[in-house]
Amino acid sequence: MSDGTLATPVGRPTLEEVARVAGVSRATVSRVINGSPRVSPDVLVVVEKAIAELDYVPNRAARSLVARATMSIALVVPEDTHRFFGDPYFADVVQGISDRLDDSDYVLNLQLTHPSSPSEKTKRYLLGGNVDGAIVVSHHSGDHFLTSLSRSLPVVFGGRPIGEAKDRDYYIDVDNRLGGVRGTQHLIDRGRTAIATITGPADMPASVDREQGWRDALAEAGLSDHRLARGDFTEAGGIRAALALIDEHPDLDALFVASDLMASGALLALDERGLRVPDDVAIVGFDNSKYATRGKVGLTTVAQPAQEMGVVMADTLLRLLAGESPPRVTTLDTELVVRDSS
Amino acid sequence: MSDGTLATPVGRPTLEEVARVAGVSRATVSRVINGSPRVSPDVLVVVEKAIAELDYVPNRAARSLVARATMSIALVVPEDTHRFFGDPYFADVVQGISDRLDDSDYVLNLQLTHPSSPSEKTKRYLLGGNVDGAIVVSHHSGDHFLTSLSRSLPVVFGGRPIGEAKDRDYYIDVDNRLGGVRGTQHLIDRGRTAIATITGPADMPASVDREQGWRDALAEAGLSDHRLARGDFTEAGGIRAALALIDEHPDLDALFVASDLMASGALLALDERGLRVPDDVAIVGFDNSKYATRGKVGLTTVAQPAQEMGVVMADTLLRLLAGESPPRVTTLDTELVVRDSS
DNA sequence: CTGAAAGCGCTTACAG
DNA sequence: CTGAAAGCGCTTACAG
Repeated sequence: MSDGTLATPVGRPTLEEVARVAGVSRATVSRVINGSPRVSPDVLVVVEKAIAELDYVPNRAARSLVARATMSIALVVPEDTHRFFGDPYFADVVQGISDRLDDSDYVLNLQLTHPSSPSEKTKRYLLGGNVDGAIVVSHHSGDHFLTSLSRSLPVVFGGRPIGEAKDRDYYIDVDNRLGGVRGTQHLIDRGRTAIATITGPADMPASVDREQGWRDALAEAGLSDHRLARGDFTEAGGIRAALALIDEHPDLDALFVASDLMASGALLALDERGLRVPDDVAIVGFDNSKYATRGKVGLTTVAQPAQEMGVVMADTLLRLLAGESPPRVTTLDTELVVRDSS
Repeated sequence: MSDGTLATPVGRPTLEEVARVAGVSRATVSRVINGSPRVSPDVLVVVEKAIAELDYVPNRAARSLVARATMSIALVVPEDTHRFFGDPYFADVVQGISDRLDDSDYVLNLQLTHPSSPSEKTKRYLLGGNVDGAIVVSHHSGDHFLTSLSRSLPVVFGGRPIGEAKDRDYYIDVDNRLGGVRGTQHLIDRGRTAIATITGPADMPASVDREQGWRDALAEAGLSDHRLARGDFTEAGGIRAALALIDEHPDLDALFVASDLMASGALLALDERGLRVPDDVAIVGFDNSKYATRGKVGLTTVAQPAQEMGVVMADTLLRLLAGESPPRVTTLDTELVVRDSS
């Protein structure tokens, strides 16, 4: 050893130290770490032993610097926090994303932002090379920034985005129109004729499409589609919308509601007005979340695979980042789950 | 210009380029970026102009590498995803954390893990120098890893952690025992005498302490504390616990419930059994979340400032990371909010 | 106040 | 298959 002072390694071990312990060069250790095939079996063993011995973990920053990749992806949530947290749909989606990412080297950066305008910090963060890609859930059409984000960064949307660039964006969705048809058709099959709907916000494709499905099914059956109230995908909104419908259309005998959470509110409202479910009013929800089974009467609902959607969102982004060409649009299936409410 | 080829800057601009445009050295630009006072006013102007012109943002990885700081903190959620998302308490806490972090240079890494045992990936991630600190919310006593995490990393807990190291940990909490006393005392003041409680999991300090407050208030009033059922901080658990209590103790005339979400379930259960609130059974919840106002009857509850707790959690960690000495324990106040249920 | 230079911990052609 | 060397984009003593 030419240098007398063998620095006591303080803090985390580096490649350098592993190399010294293993008696090889840094380059070789790096190859082992990265699973390069150009390493002889015996050297491999020695290096792996040294890595284990020192409990070596590569420095992320150093890696990022040379690889020009941050190995982190942003989860952008342009939504009121309580709505994000309050709807089990998002819990499933996030769980799915998290599950898929657990099998990768990427980590998830949570970016809560205001619905219509991301903060300057978020913008700089997303555009500043701090993440390799982004997943945007619950996108509203009003926002211009996120719509154009995909010009600078690989982006995957949860749900079809609105906007001029939509035929270029990657997104995961279900066929919401078909879901709307299925839910409504079920009510028609049950012999209902005065079928109202509670939709979601007009600036969200999921709302618009489910509503269209409702209209299509009614048209097909020769029924009227004038009984409509707009909710906001919250339970309170469901209550308000249902009360309005009951007052305006006392004749209604069925309700197709664009989310279980709103349907849960509708059940509360019907109960308050003394209307029986399904006897007086039959209901179909959407999601098949825990809200479908939390009340007294089990909710018939159009199930969508939220967790799987999360998995596919993450998977699509990962493939994009790996330079592959995943499908631009993935549409998963909905399924009618019949319970007591209709 | 000695070199004929002036490389076209592709990708993001670097310090080097800013320096060139401003006609100064990299070091000077770096000083401007970092707000060093050792920069002359005129140079400052020139450099800032160049930064704006190039829309320069410092490379995070390069910075981390030399600064030996990642500028990111982990939000560790050792909790079933649906419970985390389902309880508005967490929404508020996360909102608070996010708000406080927006004023800093730190970003939030979301780590969803299993309640009793974080994944290997999460462990390596937390211990591997990928974050500068961590905030742990909803900690259960069963977990050994997170309890000892503070030995390797600055950690702030949301709620008093259980475990041997508890007198060394940083945490933000409310006085849950006192909250329990306040809620229960209110029921006593209303003239109730057969006061039951629905508690949370036995492995969580918040549960244990609120239960103790209930006991203390009853003891003080000379009332019996044998009417108890354990919930799990979910609405479904509240329903089950309430039904059990009603069956076992038909004489009960009041209920102190350790969370609004469980109280919401209890209201459902009472309604199902045909018991009137507050006439037959008076109820007090805990949190003052949206669940306190979502049902037919407004819930009297012990309010805790969840969002502010989140802010203080982040603030405490930030101060720790800045080398300051924030208070080890911050206890915020609870407050009784009286509505219709008692 | 300012710049030249070293160094943070990696990866990756380039030789051999 | 393996190593020496350059370089990723910054910050920070060290001189001046």
